[in-house]
Amino acid sequence: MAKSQQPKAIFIMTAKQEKILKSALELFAKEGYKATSTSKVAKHAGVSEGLIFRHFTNKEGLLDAILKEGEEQAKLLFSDIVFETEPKEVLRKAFAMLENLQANKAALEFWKLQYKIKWETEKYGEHKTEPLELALASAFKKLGFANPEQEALFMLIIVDGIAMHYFLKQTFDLDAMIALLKAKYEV
Amino acid sequence: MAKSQQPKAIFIMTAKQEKILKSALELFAKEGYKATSTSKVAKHAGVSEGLIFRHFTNKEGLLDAILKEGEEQAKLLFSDIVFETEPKEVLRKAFAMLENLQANKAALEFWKLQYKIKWETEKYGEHKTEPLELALASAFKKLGFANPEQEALFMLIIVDGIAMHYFLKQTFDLDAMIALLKAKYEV
DNA sequence: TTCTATTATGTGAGTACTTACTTATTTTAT
DNA sequence: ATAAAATAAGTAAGTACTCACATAATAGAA
Repeated sequence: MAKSQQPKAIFIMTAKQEKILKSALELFAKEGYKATSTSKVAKHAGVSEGLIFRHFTNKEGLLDAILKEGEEQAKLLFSDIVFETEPKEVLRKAFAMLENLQANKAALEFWKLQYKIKWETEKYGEHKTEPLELALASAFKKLGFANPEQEALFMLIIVDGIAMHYFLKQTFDLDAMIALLKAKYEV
Repeated sequence: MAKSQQPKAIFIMTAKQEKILKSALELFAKEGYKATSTSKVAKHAGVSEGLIFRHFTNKEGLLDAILKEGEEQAKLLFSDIVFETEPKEVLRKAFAMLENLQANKAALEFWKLQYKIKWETEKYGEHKTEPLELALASAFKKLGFANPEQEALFMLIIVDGIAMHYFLKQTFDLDAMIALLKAKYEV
């Protein structure tokens, strides 16, 4: 097996390498991983197909690079919530995060891909949401909930349900649903 | 285009035809629609590949047949809830439905396929859950909720979130989560 | 019943095309 | 001058689907 060059590739990237990643993210999120061929990615990125394999070893390596890059984004996105100590503020910030996501096209594409990949590969990326879950559990504990860990999990379940409806249902009113959540949790 | 024979095929089915449907459901739910080739389905079902196309015209026709058969199942599953008039009993029956689903392997496979297909094809099958949503809205109205339609949608969102965690997370405790829901809705 | 004509069920070997991936070669940057 | 970036043209295996043919079931006439 050839040695992978991802570790440094994350930091030093050529223009074409970035184009490949961007095209792959867009196409994987739109059509799905399996349904998107490497030749389609190459055409969309305006590069030769061989270059994909030079930079990312194989199709899976391309996906891993996208997922890894997105993980950093997720950490950044959650960091504001995770380090908040005031419990009500944790919830407020979590809901605000959902609201703000709508405007960020790149982030939306990434999260949509996350869900698609989860269903396509059957591996739930628990590690990604774990710090968020802990922060929520801590907040619910401070607020006096009977079973804070379960309440935190329940909140993540709600978020996943909302994401599903948001991404797959054209008519879904995200702001209205967040308003309902705010009322329910009194924040 | 050749005339389709699905309409009557739903009622009169040969043994091999049923085997194809069963294998396809199993493989589509496990590996995904795109990732499952017709040759794999044929091998798994122990029939020639050509027979699939004789009976179901094409791969999409095979999927449609599965989805259509499952729709009948869904109607049957919901009927008990839809015709219930006592609001608390509607919620109780909805939660009971979730609990009972665990034991029904065939139904579980079908619902897992539903979610996979939703993410793969980006079409949310709203029509399937619509009667359930109406029944829930009616129940929430009787219970005096401020916005019963939105509460009903919220409940479906929770169910979808739960389904996602149940199907994709190996460690998910469904019964505990249903218990939490029962407590929250006081049923 | 038995023979026969007809239809429905089923197969196996093919089709053209796409797939992920490789390799030899050229272009570009240092 | 050398190494990295990029390409074009491959490859073998897989894809959905077709088609000529074989087998089984069924119905009507004798």
